[in-house]
Amino acid sequence: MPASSDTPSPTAAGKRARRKDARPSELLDAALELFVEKGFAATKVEAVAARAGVSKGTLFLYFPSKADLFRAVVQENLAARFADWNTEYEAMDGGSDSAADMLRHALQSWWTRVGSTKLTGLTKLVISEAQNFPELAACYHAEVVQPSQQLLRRVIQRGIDRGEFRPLDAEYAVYSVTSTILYLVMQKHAIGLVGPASGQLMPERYIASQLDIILHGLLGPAQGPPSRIPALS
Amino acid sequence: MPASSDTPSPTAAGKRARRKDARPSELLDAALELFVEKGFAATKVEAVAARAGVSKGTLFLYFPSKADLFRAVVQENLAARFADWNTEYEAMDGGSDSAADMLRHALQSWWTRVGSTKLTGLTKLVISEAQNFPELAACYHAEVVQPSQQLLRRVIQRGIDRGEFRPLDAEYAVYSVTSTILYLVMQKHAIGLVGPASGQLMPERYIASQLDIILHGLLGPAQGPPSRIPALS
Amino acid sequence: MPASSDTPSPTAAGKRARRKDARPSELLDAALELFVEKGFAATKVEAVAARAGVSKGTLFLYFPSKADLFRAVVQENLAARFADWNTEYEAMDGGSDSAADMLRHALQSWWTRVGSTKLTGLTKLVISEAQNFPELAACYHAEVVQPSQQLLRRVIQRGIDRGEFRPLDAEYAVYSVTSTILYLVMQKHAIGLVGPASGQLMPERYIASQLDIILHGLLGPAQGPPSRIPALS
Amino acid sequence: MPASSDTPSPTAAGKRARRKDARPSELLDAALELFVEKGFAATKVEAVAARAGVSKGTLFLYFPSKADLFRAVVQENLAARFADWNTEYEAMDGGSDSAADMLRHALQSWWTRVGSTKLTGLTKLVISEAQNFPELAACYHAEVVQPSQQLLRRVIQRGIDRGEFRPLDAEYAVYSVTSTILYLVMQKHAIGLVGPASGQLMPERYIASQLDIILHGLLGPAQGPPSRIPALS
DNA sequence: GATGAATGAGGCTTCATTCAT
DNA sequence: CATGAATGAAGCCTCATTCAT
Repeated sequence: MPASSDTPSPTAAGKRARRKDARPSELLDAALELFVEKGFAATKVEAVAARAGVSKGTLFLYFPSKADLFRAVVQENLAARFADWNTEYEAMDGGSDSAADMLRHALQSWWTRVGSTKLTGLTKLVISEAQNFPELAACYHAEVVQPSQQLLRRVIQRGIDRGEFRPLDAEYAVYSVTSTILYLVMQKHAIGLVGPASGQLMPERYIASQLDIILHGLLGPAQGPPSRIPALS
Repeated sequence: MPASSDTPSPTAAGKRARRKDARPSELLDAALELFVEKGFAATKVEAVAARAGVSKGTLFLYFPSKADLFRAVVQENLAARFADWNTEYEAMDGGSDSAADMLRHALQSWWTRVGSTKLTGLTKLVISEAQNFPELAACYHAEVVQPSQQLLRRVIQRGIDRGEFRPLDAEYAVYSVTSTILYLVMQKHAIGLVGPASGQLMPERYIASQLDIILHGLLGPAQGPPSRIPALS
Repeated sequence: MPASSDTPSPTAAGKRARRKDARPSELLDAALELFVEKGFAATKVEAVAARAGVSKGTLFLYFPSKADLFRAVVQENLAARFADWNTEYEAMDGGSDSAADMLRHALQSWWTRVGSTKLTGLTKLVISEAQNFPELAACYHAEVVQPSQQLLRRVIQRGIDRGEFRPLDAEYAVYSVTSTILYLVMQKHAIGLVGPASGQLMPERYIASQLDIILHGLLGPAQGPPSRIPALS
Repeated sequence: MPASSDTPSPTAAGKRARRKDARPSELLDAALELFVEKGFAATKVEAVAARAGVSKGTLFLYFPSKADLFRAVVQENLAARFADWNTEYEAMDGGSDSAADMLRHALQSWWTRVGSTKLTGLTKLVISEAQNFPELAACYHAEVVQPSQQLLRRVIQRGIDRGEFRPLDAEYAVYSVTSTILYLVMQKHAIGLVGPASGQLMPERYIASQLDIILHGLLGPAQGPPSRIPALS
């Protein structure tokens, strides 16, 4: 099988190429971490490069400026989540679960897929730098926040329509979920950094508690105590 | 010898002195606004001085460095709130209201005294810069967050003990209130800046909705519908 | 005369202020020299600042960028020459001298007012950087070159009309003068820098020689030998 | 064993070799153009390589540094002209033409062989970068400028000696020709770049005009109008 | 040889801080 | 005290040069 000839071996030629392909995402990962940790302004491009294991100059081969790196960090991770959200969206909307189960599932799957991962940093980042990068905040809002809220709103409305939930301000009721999520994100990346390890908020317990209260709060008063409310696995 | 000497007229001296005393707080106000608007790093000391109507040099007469100015901004406003919180604290603890009324009152008075004022910026600020100023975050946590949470926790516990509230995770139930507040703060200073004026969150309606859900969520299932839940004035 | 009171003495308050007023032109002078010596790219802003006796940062108090400094250097000196040119223009146009005398006077006064001064650097500069700063080249052309050429063209045309000069290509004849000037400028700032001090071009002799040839070249063949041709000073 | 080995086919090898030999001059051509267009500092080696159709790294196989590339550009083109100049030199010196014809011929042949070609860029380049590359300027002066001027000087002197030309400053009279050439070069590469296409200097007409004036200026007053002065074409 | 990814010294620019007036 | 001109350390970014493939 003398297939190999004067063409450089794929492995040899490839090592550099593979590095090259990997570089952008290595840099984006490093950048996400540092931007989340220190904020945009306090993060030095040299530190991002160092964390990605390359030199300052290399970063500029892939991103024309620090601000563009920042934008790429957001957009890249946005794209990554987008697919997930759509999947989730359809899975949930089409199901035949009760509205309560759907909300419970929404929060729990958010925790599994996002809340417990590094991706929460993205949310914190976008919020922290919203003033300095309004386009990104707008983009994030349009592509992540709005769709999610619409979905939740529909679920809640359906719950009301079916009589599962009390008649209430469906439009604003979503903020129960939204604020629950935001608090957890900020806890993880900002608030929770103060204080001793003891007394740290336990995410699962937090989510269980919030779900418990929210669902009790939404359910119609006549409703018997829903069997599975306290569960979170 | 009419006004001929080289000492400024008493009136002028007086005006100066009065202004002089006011300088620090004028600077602190200006700094609070700008730090909230743009973040610590993106705020130029010259801009703070300009907004306070003095020159760059003057700022450094009162604050030895930009970081110290930042610390002063936080501590000053912290102190300002401290008195209030203590008052509130006692007023609430000593009353004979129902636990639900106390929670309702807590949120509503937070809105009146803090949420609807410039002071929310402080919270946003401390959270945004928590990584870069951990002492401040710790201080804020110890002096503002912890006491409030303790108070709320006690109220909730009392509600449970009295049978007003369902038996639930009293320690974590406070986060219903905490997250409600945090969301409103971030909405005001970060999230809400994106998108058109329409679709903006209406604070009173938001608070009413959250209170409605939280209180419903906390109340014992047997409990008749509490009379004043939807109200917020 | 107790005119002095609590206002700071003009001398004291003024020293800084006077410096401040002087800074821009000190910097412009330093910049002109260095840009002429080394070109735009090879000149470091720090070197300009140092030659002006200030630090790097100070330069940026007066000029927003290196390119703007460059533009200011050109425009400033352009303005300076503008007045001169207009004066010259009128003095010459209105006179009753022979066309030959006018040309002779034009070249000689150019030498006195510009050629023998640091201002020649401006011409060299504009030409050297014409590609990188086309706006400036255009501006220089419109404000300095065009007017001068128009004036010279008119003088030559008048000489032809009056029969002083041979009938010739009046439009292109001006380049005799233009090229004479350009060569002297480039000699001074570029060509002349090579070679030993001996063998350096002597400006007055050069101008006399060129004038001699040009005027002989323009005068009508019938014309008797003009009396003052060889003179220069 | 037909072409199976890992050595490229002889044809391929030959093509490569031929290309390889051409590389340096392709790079020198590209470099000349770009250095003339943008100046030394503003020219990026990558742009030179790209215009020559090779990669950045390849350029450094042939030239150890950017400055060396620049030197090679000058020296290479210098060498190219050197032969020409010597030919010209002898052809002219030995002839039996009138001095006026020789000057006319000198300028016209300069235009044909140099002025109308890309080689003028070399002159512009050397002058523009004379300060930063004094060795090159010196070299150019010694090898191109000096010989030419000496030749022209001798022609003029002969014209004077023979009574064709007026008695005049033979040493400085050459600058009539020199400045004429320089102006055309700078016009082509710097001055002429400003302004609309209309109003551009027409080289032939320019040369004719200058020759007309110069020769009239040099000829003895008694001399009848030389028959062929206006011709160029 | 040829490539182009990687490097890092160096330049421009910002801005907190100082200090003469 | 107040001012604001001056400073210079520090950060972003460019680009000539190197070197593994």
